[in-house]
Amino acid sequence: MPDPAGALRERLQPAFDAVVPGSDPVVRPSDRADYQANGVMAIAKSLGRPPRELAQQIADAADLAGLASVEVAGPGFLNLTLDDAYLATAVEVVGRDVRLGVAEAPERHRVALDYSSPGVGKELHVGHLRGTVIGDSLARLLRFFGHEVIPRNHLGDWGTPFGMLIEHLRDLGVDASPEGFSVGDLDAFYKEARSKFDADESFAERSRQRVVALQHGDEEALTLWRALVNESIRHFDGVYRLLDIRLQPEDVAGESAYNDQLDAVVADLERAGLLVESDGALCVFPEGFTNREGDPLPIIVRKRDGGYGYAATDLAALRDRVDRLGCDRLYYVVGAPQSQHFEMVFRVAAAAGWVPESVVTAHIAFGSILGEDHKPLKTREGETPRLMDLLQEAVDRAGTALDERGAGYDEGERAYLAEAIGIGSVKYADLSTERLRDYVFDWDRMLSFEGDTGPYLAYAHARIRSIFRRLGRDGPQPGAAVTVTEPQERALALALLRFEESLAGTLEHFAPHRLCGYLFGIAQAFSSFYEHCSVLRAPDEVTRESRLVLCDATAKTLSLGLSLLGIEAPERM
RNA sequence: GCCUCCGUAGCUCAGCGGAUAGAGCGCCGGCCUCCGGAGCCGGAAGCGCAGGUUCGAGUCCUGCCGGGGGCGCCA
Repeated sequence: MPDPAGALRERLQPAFDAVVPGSDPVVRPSDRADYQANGVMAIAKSLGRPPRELAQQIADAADLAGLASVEVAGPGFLNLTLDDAYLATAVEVVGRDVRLGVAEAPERHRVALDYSSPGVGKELHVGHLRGTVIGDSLARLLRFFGHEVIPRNHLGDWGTPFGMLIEHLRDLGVDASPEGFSVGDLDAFYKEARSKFDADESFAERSRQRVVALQHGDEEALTLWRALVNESIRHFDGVYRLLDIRLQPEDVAGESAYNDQLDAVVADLERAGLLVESDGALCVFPEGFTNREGDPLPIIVRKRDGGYGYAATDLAALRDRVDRLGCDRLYYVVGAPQSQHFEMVFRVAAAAGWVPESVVTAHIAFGSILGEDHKPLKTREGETPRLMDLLQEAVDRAGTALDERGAGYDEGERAYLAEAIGIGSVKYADLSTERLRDYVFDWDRMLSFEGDTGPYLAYAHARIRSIFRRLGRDGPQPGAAVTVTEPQERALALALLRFEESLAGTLEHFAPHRLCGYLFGIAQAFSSFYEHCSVLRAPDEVTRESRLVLCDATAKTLSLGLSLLGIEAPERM
């Protein structure tokens, strides 16, 4: 039980229960002590008792022996200071554990995690970065806590544009056999098709008919469509590999995958009495949504032309994730602009009876990436940058930054580090900003070895590892005892013990930036410790081994923490 | 027009209803003949505005101002 906040809460609870059963001690990190319990004032108010007096009563009643000391402060806070011996022992325990003392969740969930979800026929661009990176980090965190994650890469592979893409392929007489097929530059191909669609009415008409044919199972259309999908997936995989994203081809569950379930969706909605025909389309009007004119806003399940749109596939996918996959958590890592859409989908799904009490749905929304002008990021040519180009530039810039540091890496190591640092920089910059907020993309800042950046954390880790290399060992002596006497040792030990607390908060709020902030704090605490407390030149052997345990636990925390963000921490750099 | 997100230091960002609002970069002043300068220690500088709820509000509610996004057959 090394989590200090949890331990304190547990030990305080009986004293709080004795006054008001079930009252929350409200244990929080404090800058006046290690932690503070804020819960006294609220119950003092409800009882009409003087808060300081009540605080003292609870402080006297609480059994904190071997854990912490307590003192009443201010209007009725309980300031809690952990015993040095507790800190020392807890760090020893944590440092020996591969999970660094973090327990798995008591309740395991099967989670459908919808993320990345690009559109087939186009390349990934910067707009896909956040959802992909945040989703992947959440997948790692969920798995770390013991949950079963079923990633759902909900490809846009069934919509209107496919008519024109297929038609364009036919015009070119493309060989659709797996070996022969390649459109090379996907974006250029898409643009060609698009401009033909806009310029040539007969082509546009053919395209529209081709979509209908596709959705009705036309063999030729399907063959070309499959070739297009496969080509796109090949491209996506390349980007995912470079990004070290764990999405696999088997995680693909595009819109097309639900085609044969759409009729059942309609039937369900019909049965629930939700379906209304409006302007020839089949709609559901969930309560509380209105359009510009103040009229009820529909979810269009089936379009006037008989085709199904994304609302229908989203509903089918949701239903599938509960019914067939047996998921009890449905998370959607999708950009903030779609929040209303998901609110409506969740509302309709609940009304249709597809979402049992035990199932939780959540839209994990995120903001967009802005250029230095605070407008959506564009290339010099005014286009949305391709993700592959952006990542390649990150690797190139990281390589240059490494050269400037003049460490003389050999060719292979330089390439490995440039990729690890470059990709890590981009991911960290993305993950370290609060999800819902738009953030400004700045190469110089994210690639700096100073400040709150990916390279800084990676470097901190590598430096610690170098201590052990210098020593000719891989870690501290097994069973070495920790003592915390210097304030910097104490501060570092306390920070290390907050790892579990940090991870829990990160997952509770789906907020990787919390973990980023925590890891940066660890690196800072270590830096201060390292400045003030000699390790290799410690005054005596016992102190040295104790400090080595702190070093080791720090390196492990950084490494594991970064890995949960999907960022590599090299042994040396 | 309605809905929604955002508005915190010069800049980029933290801040789970609690005490004196933090960090990074930049700026100013010290320290370190140092285990790879990722320096270390200190300083100046800020909650868009107005009400309300609360023992306590950057945080919750209402209104306003400013910015982004969404609002029927695209995804």
